[in-house]
Amino acid sequence: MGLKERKERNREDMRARILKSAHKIFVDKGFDDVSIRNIAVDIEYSPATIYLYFKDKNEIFYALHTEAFRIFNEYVADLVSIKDPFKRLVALGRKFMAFARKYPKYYDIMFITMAPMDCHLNKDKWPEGTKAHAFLEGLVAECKANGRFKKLNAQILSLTIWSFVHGLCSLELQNRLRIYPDELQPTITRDSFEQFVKVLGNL
Amino acid sequence: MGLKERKERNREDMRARILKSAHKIFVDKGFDDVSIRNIAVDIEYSPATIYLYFKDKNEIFYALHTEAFRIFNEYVADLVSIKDPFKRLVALGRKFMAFARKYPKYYDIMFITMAPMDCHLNKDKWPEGTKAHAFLEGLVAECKANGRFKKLNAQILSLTIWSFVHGLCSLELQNRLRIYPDELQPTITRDSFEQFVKVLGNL
DNA sequence: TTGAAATACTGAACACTGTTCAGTATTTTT
DNA sequence: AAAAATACTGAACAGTGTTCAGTATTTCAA
Repeated sequence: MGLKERKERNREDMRARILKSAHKIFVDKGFDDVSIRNIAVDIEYSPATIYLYFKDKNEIFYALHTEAFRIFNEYVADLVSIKDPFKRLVALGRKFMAFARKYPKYYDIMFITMAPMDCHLNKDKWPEGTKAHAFLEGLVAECKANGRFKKLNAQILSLTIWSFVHGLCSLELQNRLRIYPDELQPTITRDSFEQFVKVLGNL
Repeated sequence: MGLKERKERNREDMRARILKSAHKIFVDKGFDDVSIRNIAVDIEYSPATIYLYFKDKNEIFYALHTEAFRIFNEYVADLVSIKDPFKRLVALGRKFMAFARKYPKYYDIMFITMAPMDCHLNKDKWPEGTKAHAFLEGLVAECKANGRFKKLNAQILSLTIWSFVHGLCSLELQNRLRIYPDELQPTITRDSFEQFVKVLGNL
């Protein structure tokens, strides 16, 4: 291993240590507690040191955002066992909603918070989102191949489905479904999803 | 006018002055610049004074949030002229999306930002949201009375529609639609909306 | 008229935040 | 031994929300 490579390794080690700490604080204490100073205390370096390895705080948020997508992909990995594409599509929607509820903080940084997006506006768009959306689009295309959604464009329908499910999750997580009476709260989200699935099933 | 009432008036005057200033900064400079200290400079009082009229910053955000709904209601007021309920429903969706694009900061505080919600979790739920949603629900119910959406529950369909349109706006405003190539960017949101309307029209 | 009470307001502090940069050790290279 | 490169940090800058003791000013009863 050459000198340059060893330096790179050390650099990456340090970046990894910072990210690990950021992730720990993010999960344990929440988004707002992920501060440069808290990370600095945790890794036992001065705050200024962090700026030798990351441009700014958003670059760290972007890394957390990428990590959240990795966890999401892991979470939905077992869907491949479902043969029928439409059933797989519905199961993906269900898993998506379950993920949003189980890991609201990850969901927030994936789809709601602006911070991570500022980081790579001028880079290659948004690779994590592109990949996840391609998966959805592939599923819709498979459904079309099976004779479903005949009159609809797969790419656009994918966005429609994504928008609906995200809208539902987003409204719930951002406390905007509190307009409904308490007795409806536990079922209303699921009811809306099932209704959407029913309509989708007849297209 | 009694003494107590006059005091109340003065109190309300001061609250109004603070809110007016907050709103001005919010519109001119953006959400992040609405700080207690900036408001204080603008109204030419000390920061501490603001705490004599508002519990905390969130109470001010809640007031901005309410104001944003007032502006939204004004924005969609001319829909009443549309006779056919389904056409009115579609027009509402279109206006909703146009509003989100024209006033992204208002939209953010209405449906995305958490801050204003913290303020009245234990009060009467969320009156602005309830009212706006009731309007939507009324429209869907009218459509049902006209023979549409026969197999669907009006309340749940309302949530489905809201979720979809909000999801679309939210993904766009939070820069999550950058997964699409540049040439699709201007049309993709509209295409998805039109597709949704087309499906809705056949139910 | 005088003294007490109520009112309106603020300076300064507390505990935070992200970020920058001059300066300091330490190690490596010449 | 001197020079250069590396790794790191203390301290500061400019900002944030929030609290509270203290200060004028006005009101009001004795």
